[in-house]
Amino acid sequence: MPERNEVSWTAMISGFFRGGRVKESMWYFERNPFQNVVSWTAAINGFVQNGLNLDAMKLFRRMLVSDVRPNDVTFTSVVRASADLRDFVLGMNVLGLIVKFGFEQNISVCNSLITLSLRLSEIDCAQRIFDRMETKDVVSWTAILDMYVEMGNLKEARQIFEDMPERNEVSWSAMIARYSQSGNAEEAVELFRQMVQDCYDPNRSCFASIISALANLKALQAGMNIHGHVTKIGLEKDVFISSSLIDLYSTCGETEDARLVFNLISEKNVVCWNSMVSGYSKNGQLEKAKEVFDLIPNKNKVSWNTMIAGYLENEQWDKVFEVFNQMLLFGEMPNKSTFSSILCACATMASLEKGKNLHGKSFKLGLQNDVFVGTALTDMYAKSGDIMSSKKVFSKMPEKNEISWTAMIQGLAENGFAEESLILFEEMEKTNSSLVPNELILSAVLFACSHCGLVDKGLWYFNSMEKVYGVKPNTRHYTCLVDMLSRSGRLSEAEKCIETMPWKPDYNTWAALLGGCFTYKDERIANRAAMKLWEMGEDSEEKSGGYVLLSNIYASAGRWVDVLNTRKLMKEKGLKKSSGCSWVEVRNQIHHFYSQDGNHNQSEEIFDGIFGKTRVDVECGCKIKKNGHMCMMAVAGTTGHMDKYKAEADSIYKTANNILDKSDKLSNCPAA
DNA sequence: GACTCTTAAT
Repeated sequence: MPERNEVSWTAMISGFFRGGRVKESMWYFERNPFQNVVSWTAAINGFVQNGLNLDAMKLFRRMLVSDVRPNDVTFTSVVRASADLRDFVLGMNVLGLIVKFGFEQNISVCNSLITLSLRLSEIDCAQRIFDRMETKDVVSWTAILDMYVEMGNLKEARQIFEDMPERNEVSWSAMIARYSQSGNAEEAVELFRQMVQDCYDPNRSCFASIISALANLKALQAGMNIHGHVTKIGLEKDVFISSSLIDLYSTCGETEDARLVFNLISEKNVVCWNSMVSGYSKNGQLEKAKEVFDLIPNKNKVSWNTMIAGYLENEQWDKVFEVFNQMLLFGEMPNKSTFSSILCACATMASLEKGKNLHGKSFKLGLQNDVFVGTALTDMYAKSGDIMSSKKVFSKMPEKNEISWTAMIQGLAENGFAEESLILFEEMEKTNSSLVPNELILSAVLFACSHCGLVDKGLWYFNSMEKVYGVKPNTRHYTCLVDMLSRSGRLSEAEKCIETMPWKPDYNTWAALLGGCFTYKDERIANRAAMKLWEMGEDSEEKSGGYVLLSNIYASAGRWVDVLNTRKLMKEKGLKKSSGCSWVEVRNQIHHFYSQDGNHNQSEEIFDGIFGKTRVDVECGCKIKKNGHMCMMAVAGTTGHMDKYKAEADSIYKTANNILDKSDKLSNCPAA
């Protein structure tokens, strides 16, 4: 039996810490007869490694009191603990001690101080420490490189990377990771190629990053090559790499391969569990996702958020709220991601009451200043028809990105404030030179032009898309344009526009034209548009709108034979008229209305309950029975937002009447 | 012993 000395005691301490066995570790620490700097530091660092930063600080205090002189390693650990605690005052106190004990020129200590400053967003401080260092090593350079990336300045970071006196795998890996995280997947791949060419050995972090970048690019084959290589060098069971691989395979639709990777991981952590849940839900396999989710031994926020996002993406809104409630019951605090998802569900359902409630909750949790939450709120209020609140939230947002602007611009346009929406767009252009209008904003702008009849302005925007904004018009933009021309009766122009499209128009584009033909009763163009829709013959249920529209046009012209033929064709193609659906929330319960089968089983009760109070509502009530979408009007009435709708009420009533007329005509049709 | 890594959201 070898003799136990100071070294073996310290080895016991750090060994147990490494295995996460804090109690055993401290048992040995307290009984160590040879307590010295090294054993103290081993224990402090052990706490830090296990995320127990407060305990680390407490132990550090005990160490100072017992007159043991800390060394550079101690300080590096303690600084990291303050960084992880995000505690600036603590960090500054530690800095005082560092100076007092004379370690302010120690490279490792300075490196960790730079990281500390970065975590606390003290950019100047980080820069000062870096500049004052007499000697710098790769770590210092990598840390400062990371600073520029954190500031969102990838260009500057790249410059530093190029200028660094020396590089190691970590610097390469950091640069690649950052490119990958900020959506520059191609650049990440390019850098990886260079790295391999320059004979650096990629480490596990690097593999994790590059696989993640390849997943973003949906580059399955390249990813599989890397997977092969990783397996060859025996890293295939690494959790980091495996999590990325799971993401890669499921993003490319190969959930079974993802599952194989998942099954191989010997020590699964939360992240890889979460990746698997996300993988299944990305591919619409919600049952499997839920199955895996239920098995996660130590769920964290991300697990819950992933499950919520899964249901959201697959439009199972009731489940979204169910899981959210379970999350709260479980005692997990929702964060910004949770709120942005759940508010998105409220927006889609136009569920104003729930949305308001969540607005309050997010405020309580201090999340109201987050871009994601603010944007989601703006969108939710706009989609629920409460445009005033939407504007209020938007104007109070301290930070806005292009998605926030898009939500507001689109929201105004959709709520009938198209002119204001265009003014806002112009304001954005003037005041935010850094925000480059993207294709989403531009399609919102075209939508606005289309809806306030500003055809020429719309045409101008469309024509300057590529020249001024450098955005190539996509099918959606063309559809907006066609819609705009069709709505204003410029049907032949609209038709010409479709014909000159650089690629094959999509179903919606023709449908937009057909819609215009219906309004302006142009049978000739309608016939041509219909023929095209015919030829495209897309046999999916949701694409049946065109046929319905066509049969309506025939119906309005009294061409019953054609109506019958259209319907027969739909039947042959197995198309069902997709039912329009609307819903209304009463006492926290969601009730659906389908325009096809007409009656909700409790319709009468609900109408009496909510619409019985005001005249306007009663008026709506009867129409709702035939057209579910009128519901929202009525809801606006009961929630006190009716006045905002008054201007539009007429046109909506007209539309509703049109629809009712159509269905009446159809039912008049002799053989229907 | 320090710097880098994987999952969720508008």
